[in-house]
Amino acid sequence: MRSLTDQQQAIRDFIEREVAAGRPCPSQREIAGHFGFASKTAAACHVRALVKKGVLAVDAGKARSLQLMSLARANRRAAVEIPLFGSIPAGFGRDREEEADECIPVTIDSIGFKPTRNTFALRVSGDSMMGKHILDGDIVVLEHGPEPRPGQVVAALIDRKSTLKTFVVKNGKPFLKAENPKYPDLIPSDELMIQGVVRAVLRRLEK
Amino acid sequence: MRSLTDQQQAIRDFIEREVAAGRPCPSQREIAGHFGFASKTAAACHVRALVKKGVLAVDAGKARSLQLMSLARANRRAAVEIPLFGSIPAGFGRDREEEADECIPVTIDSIGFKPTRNTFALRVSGDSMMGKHILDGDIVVLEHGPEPRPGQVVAALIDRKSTLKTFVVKNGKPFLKAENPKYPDLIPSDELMIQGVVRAVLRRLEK
DNA sequence: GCATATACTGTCCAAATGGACAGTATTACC
DNA sequence: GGTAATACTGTCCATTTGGACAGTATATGC
Repeated sequence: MRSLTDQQQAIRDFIEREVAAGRPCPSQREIAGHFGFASKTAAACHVRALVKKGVLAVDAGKARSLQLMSLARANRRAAVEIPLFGSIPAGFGRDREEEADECIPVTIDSIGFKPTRNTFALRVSGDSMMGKHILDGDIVVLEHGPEPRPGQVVAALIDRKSTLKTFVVKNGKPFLKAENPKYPDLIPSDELMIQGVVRAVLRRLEK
Repeated sequence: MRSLTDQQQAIRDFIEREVAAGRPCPSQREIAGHFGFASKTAAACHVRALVKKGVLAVDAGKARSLQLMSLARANRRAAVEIPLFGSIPAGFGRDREEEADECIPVTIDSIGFKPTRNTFALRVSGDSMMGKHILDGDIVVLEHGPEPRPGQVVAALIDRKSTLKTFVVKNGKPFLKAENPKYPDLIPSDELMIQGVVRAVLRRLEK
């Protein structure tokens, strides 16, 4: 009962394709025309069935107001804007988007989780994380808040600049360590503020 | 002349917000209502101006058929599905999407260019490109077709499996080389088929 | 057998909608 | 001073559109 018939699925897909292609939502008569129905009532009837089954929503009376309710798909595909910083300023706070250099749209599939208000991105400068295969120019996506686990890469505030370090535990004490033989520092982590844990890396290569 | 007036910008933004929120494209009267115009002609007039300036497109006569022409913005934000392969089969061809394991939505901003039909993704297995900081499990986005330039990473078909190699030129001859000291092979590139040039790297880290 | 869902054709209508036209006022530009 | 673009109000109209209703036919489940 809840599953769609072939015809209903075809009509749902048709609407999805049209909207995805940037074209206006089809009218009942356009749907009928596309499927070769002589009467637009057939299309209206299928639309009613799809609404009843929760697949579509309609603004009653409004022309071309069909909306796909398949939020699962819609949300997976939707690009969410997350703020991208060159460097995180000291007061990490509320109006992050306004302080941000720009925003990058990221999809759940490309970073593996659903971005929240605590998700942000950082453009990496310097090669301090080359040992972890994170390079100058890469964009790292971070989450603010969670406790880092040993081995994870974090952004920490050092000298009013955010820097990427690996979170390690030694003799039961937490430290931050740069993954580059040139800077073999080991800093006690409670001396600085951890701004976020790296969750994904995006790299664009030269054309 | 080409730049928008404040009012025109406001109307353009209103349309964008409504559509982005998943609501049906506003009608002329709804636009007028939202901005407090007593006459819907005012809205129609602005819409006409926006069309003239190339910001909007309309399907003449169709209700709610406004489409934002700001392809720059629209496309930058839109997630485009590109096929993701575990490994590319020998006959690289037509129905790539059907052969693909799955599709990943990618935005232009996250990979730096607009995906075409020749864009595809590959899940990296093995550590043959660790020297280029591309790790096991990473997803690489490739373009099929263009001549690789020296130093670029390419996917090549070796033993019916696609493998990542660096494209190098030595004594005027093109070779493919693995970026891992364990496999220091140098293969003449004309002996195998290059399937694509790596344009971006996506890496998801453990939570 | 009967109710129900599907899958249509066909018709009528009121509301929604876009388009055209007439008119007013302001500002900018030449 | 004149032309053009902007920024509206107001009206009329043909078309588009969704909704309701009547009717036919088939398959499914109770």
